Amino acid sequence: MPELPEVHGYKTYIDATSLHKRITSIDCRDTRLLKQPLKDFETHLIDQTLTSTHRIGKYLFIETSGEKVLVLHFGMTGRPNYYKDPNERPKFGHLVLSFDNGFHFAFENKRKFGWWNLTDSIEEFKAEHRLSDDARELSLEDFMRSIEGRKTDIKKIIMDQSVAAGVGNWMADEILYQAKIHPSKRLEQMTSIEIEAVFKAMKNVIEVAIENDAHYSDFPEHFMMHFRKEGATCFHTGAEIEKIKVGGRTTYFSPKWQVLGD
DNA sequence: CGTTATGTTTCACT
DNA sequence: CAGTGAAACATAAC
Repeated sequence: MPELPEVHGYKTYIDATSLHKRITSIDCRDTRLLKQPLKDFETHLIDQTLTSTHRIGKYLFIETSGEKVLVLHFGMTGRPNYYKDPNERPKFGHLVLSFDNGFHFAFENKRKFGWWNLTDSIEEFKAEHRLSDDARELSLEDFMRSIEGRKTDIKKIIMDQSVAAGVGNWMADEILYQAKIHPSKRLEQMTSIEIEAVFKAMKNVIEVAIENDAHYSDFPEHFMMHFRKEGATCFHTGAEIEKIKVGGRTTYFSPKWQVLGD
C-alpha cells in the first residue's frame, strides 16, 4: 500500500537487509516490470552491491557500486521481501535479486504496476519526471510557488507529484479531513490561511504515519483511516462519510466537517 | 459475474 | 499551455 510513509518503511527495511552484499543473479519472471531490457540490469547490477538508498515521494533510488542508480516504484501493490530459503519466494515476487550471502531480495508486486529502472543520476531522473521535492522535506515557500495560479480541485493539487512528491489517494483524503477542507474545493477559492492549513496537515499526517510505521490501526482515533469507508461515521460530527470521485479517484470525506461553502 | 483497488502515463478534447 | 476525463497498464479480492 505504498504512499510516502509505506515507502519510507521499505527504505528502512532495505537499508537493514540488502546493502553491501554482492549481487550474484537476477531472476525476472515478468519483464513488463522492467523499464529497460533485463540484459541492462544484469550488466549494471551483477557483481555489484547496493550501497545506499534515497527516497523521494513514492520513488526509491538505490545507489550501487556500479555506474547506475537503480530506481524502484512500487505501484499500487508493491513491497520488498528479504528471505533466505528459496522455497519462501513470495507468490508475487516477480523480480528477485540474489546475494552472495545466500539471501534474496524480492520485489513483490501483485498488480504489476510497480517497476524498476536504471538512471545515471537522481537529479536527472527527478527533472525528467517533473518530480517535486519529497513532501516531508518540502518548504512552505516552494509549495506555495508551485501551486500559484493553478485552477483545479485542492485534492488534485496535493496529489500532483510535481507539487509534493509522495501524497497518494488515502493520504490526500486524510490530509483534507485533518485540514477541514472539502476535497473538491477549488484552489482559486481558498484563502492563504486555508492553503497553509492543508500544508500543515500534510506535514502532520506524514509524521504521524511514519511514527506508526504506516500501520493505520495505530493512528490517532480522530484520523480518517479508521472510518474511511462507506457507511462509517465521522469522528467529529457523527455524520456519515460520503464517497465521491475527485480527479477520477475515489474520495471519502465528511460533509459536515469539510464544508465546501459556495 | 461485476466492481473495486493504495499509481502513473498518455491522449483526445475544451 | 492548463485543465478534464477517460483509457491503458494487470490482476487479486470481494
